[in-house]
Amino acid sequence: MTNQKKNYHHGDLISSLIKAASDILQEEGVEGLSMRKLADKVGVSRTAPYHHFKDKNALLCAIAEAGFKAQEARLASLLSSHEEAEQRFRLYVHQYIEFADTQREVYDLMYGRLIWKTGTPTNSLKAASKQTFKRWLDWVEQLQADNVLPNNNSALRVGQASWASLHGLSRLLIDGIYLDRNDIQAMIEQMIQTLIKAQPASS
Amino acid sequence: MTNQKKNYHHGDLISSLIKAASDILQEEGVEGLSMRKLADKVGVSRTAPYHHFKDKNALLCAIAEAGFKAQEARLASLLSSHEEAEQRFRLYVHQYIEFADTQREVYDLMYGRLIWKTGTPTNSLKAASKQTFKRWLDWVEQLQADNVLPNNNSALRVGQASWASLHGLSRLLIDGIYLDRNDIQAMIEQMIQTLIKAQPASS
DNA sequence: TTTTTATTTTGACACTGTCAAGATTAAACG
DNA sequence: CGTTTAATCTTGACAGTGTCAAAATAAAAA
Repeated sequence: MTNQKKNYHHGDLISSLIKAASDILQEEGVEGLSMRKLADKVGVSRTAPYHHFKDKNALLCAIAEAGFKAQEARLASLLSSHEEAEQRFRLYVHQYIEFADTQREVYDLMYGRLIWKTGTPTNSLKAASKQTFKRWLDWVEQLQADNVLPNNNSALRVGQASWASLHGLSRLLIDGIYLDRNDIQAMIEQMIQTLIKAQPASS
Repeated sequence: MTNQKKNYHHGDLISSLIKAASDILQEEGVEGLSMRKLADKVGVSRTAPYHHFKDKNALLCAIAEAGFKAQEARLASLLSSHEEAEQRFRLYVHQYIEFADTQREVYDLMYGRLIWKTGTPTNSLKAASKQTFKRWLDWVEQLQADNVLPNNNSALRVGQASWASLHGLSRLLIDGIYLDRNDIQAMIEQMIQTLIKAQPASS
C-alpha cells in the first residue's frame, strides 16, 4: 500500500505487477517475492494478481520470458557488430556471464529448477526459450564454419555442450559457490581457451 | 506417525531423521520435505528435530555433507582402478553425471542455491566441499602431467573450468531443462572431446 | 438507464518454519 | 537404592505462505 492512486480499478495491473515483481526479485531474490507482498507493494489486495496470472508460477514465467527476450536481443546486437568471428565469440562469453551475474535472479528463473522442474513452464515461455536456443545454434553453425568452434560434431552437439559449460559457470556465480571476482574472470578465460578450436601451442 | 515404537525417547533420532529426510528427498524433492512431515514420518512431534538440528538449513547441510563424502569415495575408488589415465577421466565424467542424475536432490543440495545462497552452509559442510574439491584438483594436476588435460594454465584454473562444465551439464539434467536421455549421453561425449587435450584430427 | 462484463476485495483454509515453556525419561551421583 | 541433574521430547502459539470461493465495485455495452 504505497503511493498509488486508490482507484478501484488499477489501470494496468498486469504490467505493474511484472515491474514490481522484478524489483523485489533483484533486491531480495525469489525467496523474498511473495504474492501478498507483491500485491501490497502495487497497492492492491492479496488476490488481485490472480485475475491476471493464473498463479505465482505464471507470473514467474512471464518474468523469465522477458529475460529470454533480453538475452536474445543482446545476442542480436552483438552479431550486428563488425568484429572478427573469434573476437565476437569471446565477447559473447563475457557477455553471457555478465548477464547471468547482473541479472542473477532472472537468469535463475530462466534456467532454474523452480520453473522447469518444480513448476510448470508456460507454453509461451517454452517457445521463447526454444527460440533463443535456436538463435544460439544458428550462430554456432557459423562459428564452426569460421573455424572458431570445433567441427568434430554437429552444431547441435557443439552448441549444447558449450552452452552447458557457460551455464555451469553462471550457476556457480549465482548460487554463491564462487564469490571471488578475480577467479571468475580467470575461469572465463580458461573456458574460452577450451571451447575455441585453435588452442595455443603447448609442450 | 508410522510404525514406530512409541518410546518417549526415540533412541537415535538424529540418524533416523537424516535417513527419513533422504528418503523424502529422493521421492518428492526438496519441495516435499517439510520439517513437520519429516517429524511425523519418524514418529515424533513437530519440534523434536529442532533439538538435534538448529534448523532446517542445518539438516539439509548434513545431507549435503554426506553427499560430498559419497562423491569423494567414488572418486577414490575410481583412482584405485587400473585404467589408463585418459580412460579413467572419461569414466569419471560419466560417473559424475550419473551421480548428479541418480542423486539429483542431493546434488542440488550440495551445489545448489538453497544452501549456499539462500541458506548458510555449515562449517562442517564447507570443509567437506573444500576437501572434495581439493581431491579433484590433485587429480587434475596428475591428468595434466599425463597429457590428458591441457597444460595451458594452472591446475586450479583448468580444474575450475572443467568442473564448471560438468556442473553445467548436471544442472541441465537436474533442473529438468534437458530431459532427453540420448541427447545427454551425446552431450557428455562431446564435452569430453572438448575437455581432453588431444583432439581427434578434423578438417 | 439497465444489463453485462471486467476487476478487485474480504474471508477462509491448509500448510510452512520455529520459538518458549512445560512434560517425560534416562543418566549420574551419593 | 533414592535423588538430583541433564537429555530428550511435546503442546501451544505466531507470523507467514499460496490460493480458492463468494461478494463487492466499477466500467463498458445495450
